[in-house]
Amino acid sequence: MPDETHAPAVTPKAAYHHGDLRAQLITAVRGLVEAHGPDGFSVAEAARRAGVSSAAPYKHFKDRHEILRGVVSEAMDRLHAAMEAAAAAQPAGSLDAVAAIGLAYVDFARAEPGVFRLVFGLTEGHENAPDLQQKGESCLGVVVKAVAARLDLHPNDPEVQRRAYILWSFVHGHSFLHIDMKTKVTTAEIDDWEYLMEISRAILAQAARSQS
Amino acid sequence: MPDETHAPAVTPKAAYHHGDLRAQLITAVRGLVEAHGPDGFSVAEAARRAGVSSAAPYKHFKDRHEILRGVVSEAMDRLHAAMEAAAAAQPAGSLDAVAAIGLAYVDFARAEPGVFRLVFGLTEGHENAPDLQQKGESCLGVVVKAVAARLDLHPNDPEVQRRAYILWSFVHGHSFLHIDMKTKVTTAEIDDWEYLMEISRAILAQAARSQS
DNA sequence: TGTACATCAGTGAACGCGCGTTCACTGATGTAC
DNA sequence: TGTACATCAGTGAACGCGCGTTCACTGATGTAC
Repeated sequence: MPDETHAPAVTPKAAYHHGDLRAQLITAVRGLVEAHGPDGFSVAEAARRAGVSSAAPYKHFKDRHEILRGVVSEAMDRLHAAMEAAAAAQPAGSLDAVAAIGLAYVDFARAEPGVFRLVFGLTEGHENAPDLQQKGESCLGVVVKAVAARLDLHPNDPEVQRRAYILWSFVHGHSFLHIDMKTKVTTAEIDDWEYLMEISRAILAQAARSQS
Repeated sequence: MPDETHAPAVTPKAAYHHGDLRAQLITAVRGLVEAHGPDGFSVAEAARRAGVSSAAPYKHFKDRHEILRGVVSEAMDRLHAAMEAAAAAQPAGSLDAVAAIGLAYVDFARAEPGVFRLVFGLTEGHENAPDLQQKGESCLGVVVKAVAARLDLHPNDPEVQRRAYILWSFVHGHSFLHIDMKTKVTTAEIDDWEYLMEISRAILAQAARSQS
């Protein structure tokens, strides 16, 4: 039971009838998405990577869309956890906490650009998935929480929501631009931490001013 | 000759041997990308939409990747033109000019989410296309120009480059978030113009301060 | 203006391929008594 | 502890499909004289 749950590597033969195929398939698809882009994935190839027949995945997923949704769901869990952890490592209510969440986000995008694109680019089958939508919102929730703590306001305060969304937009855009044109950005190289601190300061200072 | 160049609609029979198939194919692919997402496109279906045989496209494009690159190139031209036009419609050096460029960007994403995603998500075949990379940089160039005018600095000034990139990141992220979760964003609804003005002011004010 | 010819932009048939999915099956596992 | 049986998670063969691309072809267009 202990080694069945976290499925660390794709160990084909040991998996027979041991219940970790679902996790292994998701791992395999992750690899495919990184290697060949968000749509460069096939059920057949994923099964091959997991060392099972091409029919086996259908014992765990209804169809290919459900597999993709599984990958996205798992990725969002990891992203959420990374953001929470980053915030927790900084003093509560600090600007550093806000910047750290942003850095965790950018780091995720940089580490798994394919999956990152998949998470935010899933067009078909995404609509009927309220659980994914909710996970997305709970990621935003981490930012909201940190901003509220920083501004000493209630998370439901519209000003907090607004600032959190602005910060998220920026970090999101920076992440995408970074992975899209990884080569050069024309501009001088950027130190993410300084960068995020500066932005957070600018956005939250503006908030403090308009609130006084 | 007049109606051959701009190829307004897909008029199948009239196209024989009149030289506008290339443009018609790009139009068809645009439609497909909007309808079925960036990867929901096939040469065969595009040819069908343009009213020609499935072999005809190969008289104008080397392979499917080249068609996609053609679509992206055309889209970037339009995006660039829209940004320029938006800036030109505002007083030179004004904050409004900066915000207007951002609004043009967001509007483009909203009008053609599929193509927008394609432009920034093209992973394979994108590397060997310096012309596309250059077009991307010239889009950033529009922002840089407006920011330089606003701050009364030279476009090559690192501070200008930096602020322009920050603004671009924000607008880019806002665009993506907007088309991804078009339904609701948890936060209250946003008026783009006010929003962009506010952000531009915050970012450029911060620049002015750190420069003094 | 007329004719001969090269070129150009299409056709349509054909190919091999990999995919998604189904199906009847089989052997391992878990459970009731 | 042993046996009978239901269930579970795989197999592997097969299917139909649409795709990307090639090929020999054909009829329209442009051009030289």
